[in-house]
Amino acid sequence: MIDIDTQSRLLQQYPMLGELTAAERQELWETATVMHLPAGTVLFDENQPCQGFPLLLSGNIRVIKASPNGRELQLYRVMPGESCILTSSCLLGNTRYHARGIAEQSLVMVLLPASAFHTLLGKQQSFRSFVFHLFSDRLTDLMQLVSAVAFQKLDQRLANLLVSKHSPIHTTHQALADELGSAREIVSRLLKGFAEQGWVKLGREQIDITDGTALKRFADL
Amino acid sequence: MIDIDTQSRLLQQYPMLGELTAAERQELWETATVMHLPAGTVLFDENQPCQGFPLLLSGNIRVIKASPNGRELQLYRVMPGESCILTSSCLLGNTRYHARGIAEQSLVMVLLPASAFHTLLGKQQSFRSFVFHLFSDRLTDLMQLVSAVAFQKLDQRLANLLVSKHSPIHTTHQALADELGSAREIVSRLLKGFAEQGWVKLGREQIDITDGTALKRFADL
DNA sequence: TTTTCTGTGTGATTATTGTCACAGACAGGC
DNA sequence: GCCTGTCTGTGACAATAATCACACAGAAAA
Repeated sequence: MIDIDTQSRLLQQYPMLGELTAAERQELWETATVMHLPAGTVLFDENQPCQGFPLLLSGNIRVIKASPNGRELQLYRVMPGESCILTSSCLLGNTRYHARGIAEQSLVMVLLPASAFHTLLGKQQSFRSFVFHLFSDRLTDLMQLVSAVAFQKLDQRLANLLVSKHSPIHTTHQALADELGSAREIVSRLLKGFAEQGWVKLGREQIDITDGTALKRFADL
Repeated sequence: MIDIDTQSRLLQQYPMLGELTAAERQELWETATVMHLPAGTVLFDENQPCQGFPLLLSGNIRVIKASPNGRELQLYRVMPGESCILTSSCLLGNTRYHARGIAEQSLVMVLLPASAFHTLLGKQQSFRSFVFHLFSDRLTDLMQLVSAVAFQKLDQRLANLLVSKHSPIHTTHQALADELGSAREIVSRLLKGFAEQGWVKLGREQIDITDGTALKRFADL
């Protein structure tokens, strides 16, 4: 049972729930469960079956592929107001997960059981459209990612990653490497190069972008 | 207007159309158009807007990403009975294409106008489920692809590609390279290696797999 | 038959990335 | 302070793949 406060947060983050009838909404509040999970929790992993459809209220989820030799590559991030399309995919195709989902910060999320998900999809135009858009956006992201991994050099991908974040970037080189699917040393070296160009200033767990324009220009050279 | 013969082929390849009412089906026959296209036709390209939803009757479509320096990488193939999910994505998100689609063999396809696509999606549970599954499958494919490109060596990917085809493989090294996103010379060299292991026998525009088991074992090492 | 074109084999060279092995730097707890 | 663990810098080296530059073979066209 979802408490009143969470209900209103849900409606705020997921406006399409507002279009349900009062009865439908009531049922939703009763079948769904709120979950609080600490950062680092593995929400799902390869080959696991699927429990339900998550609606994220706060925190975010990193969806990654892990390689046998310990490297990893981030496929995408799920932010509040979105949902994990992989899960939809599993629920719809009755398949298992093909990636790993990890809580980057501590999470608050509401889990819809599979049955509720299917009901909503059948009945609610707005919910359907939400899921379709989710699919559509992720597909686009993934295609961009494939093309980046296949054709771009790491320095450009790193530059891109940096400009996509807000300037005092608070992270470790290892985390960046994991996001790019590369190794820490390489990222360190490339960052040093950027610093020598005067594009960034490096500190412990911090990167300041000092010349975003140049960095951007280099990124989509 | 779709002729009787094409109608029956459509119903055979896309069973979910059988669940439409007679009137709905009639409208579909009237708004859709049949297209015959020669091999090599570029059906769509990056940044183009979307015309309609294709139902493929024969031939198949290669969906690729092209790199600035002339290399390309195949994202997936659309076979008869499937449809191009990229197009759905464009229609749903009102965005533009993010890849190129090329007719591999000559095509016969039926093009649903965008409006018909949306109507069907709203009304027909079975059509909706068809599209959802399409999304779901492609998403899975793409995630596999990303992980292969990021983590696997080319020799393994090539081996995988070979075992996925039927044995007297009739193709050029260049075509294989394009499918993998690599260069022709590399493929030639790797194939030579496979031949020396006794896994394949090479000929002009032909590759015979002589030891599929070994090849498979090597592929998912 | 010659010529031309396409597909293939191959060596040499370079570029990029990954791996290994440390050393030093900094932060936080004791 | 001092110790410990995490984060970063860096050099040497290996491995993989890309690029360039051809030679050559077989098929198709003239």
